[in-house]
Amino acid sequence: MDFLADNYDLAATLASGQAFRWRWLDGAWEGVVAGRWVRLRQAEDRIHAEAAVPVEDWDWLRHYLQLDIDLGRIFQTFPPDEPLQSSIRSCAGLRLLRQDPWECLASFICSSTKQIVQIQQIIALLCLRFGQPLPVPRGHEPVHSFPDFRRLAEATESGLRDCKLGFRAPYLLDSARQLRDGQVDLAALHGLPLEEARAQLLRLPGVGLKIADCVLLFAYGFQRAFPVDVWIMRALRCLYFPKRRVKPARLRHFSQTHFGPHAGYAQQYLFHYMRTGGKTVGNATAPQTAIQAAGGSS
DNA sequence: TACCAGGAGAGCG
DNA sequence: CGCTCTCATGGT
Repeated sequence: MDFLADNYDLAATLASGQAFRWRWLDGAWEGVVAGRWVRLRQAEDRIHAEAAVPVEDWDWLRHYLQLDIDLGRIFQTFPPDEPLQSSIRSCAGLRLLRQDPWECLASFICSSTKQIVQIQQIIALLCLRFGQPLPVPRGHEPVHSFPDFRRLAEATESGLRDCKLGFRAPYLLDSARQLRDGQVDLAALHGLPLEEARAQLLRLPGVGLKIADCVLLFAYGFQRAFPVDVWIMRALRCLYFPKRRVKPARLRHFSQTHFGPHAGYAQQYLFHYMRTGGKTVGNATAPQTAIQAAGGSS
């Protein structure tokens, strides 16, 4: 299947710390979407997709990749400040995915004080141990589904600790059990006001403001959700309040008022810009040295 | 060796 | 409320 994908940076999108199961193998991206193994290749303004079993309707992938959104219209809502515009120039084509709520929630419960590589390892172990084998191409190594919350609710804390979850193990386990027992209904959050949907997620153990906003943004598409982590904190300090002591509360207020109705998109561009050091743009006017001094390069 | 990683929760005053 | 401490694990 071929999709028209104008102004789409597949690599930046799949490797930007939103989703954690994509792997770069032999010049293509392999992952699992909606319970199906898929392999993606980008060529110019097209994305080629192949699955392990015949697919008649590809809407699930189109939706996941958010192929139909108008990125340019989102950019028009951004404030015209230099840091954000530089971020856009450094990785134009970066998109927000539309992930499965449970997988996204569980993934970010696993994410706290972990580097992205470590998060990927934890999730790979969870899938291997608790997921189910999926159809894959002949000769391909086994690939497992992301385990649903009913399956993880039946796990043990030590079983999860075997997957390197550490102190996050009881958080994930108890969250899975609360979902199984119907104390929170993830399917009911679609279309709720942002604050109400966030309040539901915050009831789950191991879910604070940052993780709740990640799920609201990456799974439900709440465009105003603005997860504030250490990278974004650095980005805001470094790019918007250099040489000033600003309290986290003020930075959070700034993030909620400055960036407009698609603030979550702005957040993702700043995050990517901060993590990559803005390297991909040739004529960057960005304070590269300031970014590196803030710890944004590794 | 010491420090840090896309945090959250509990315990303080 | 705002601050500090702890939590588990792997990498530099």
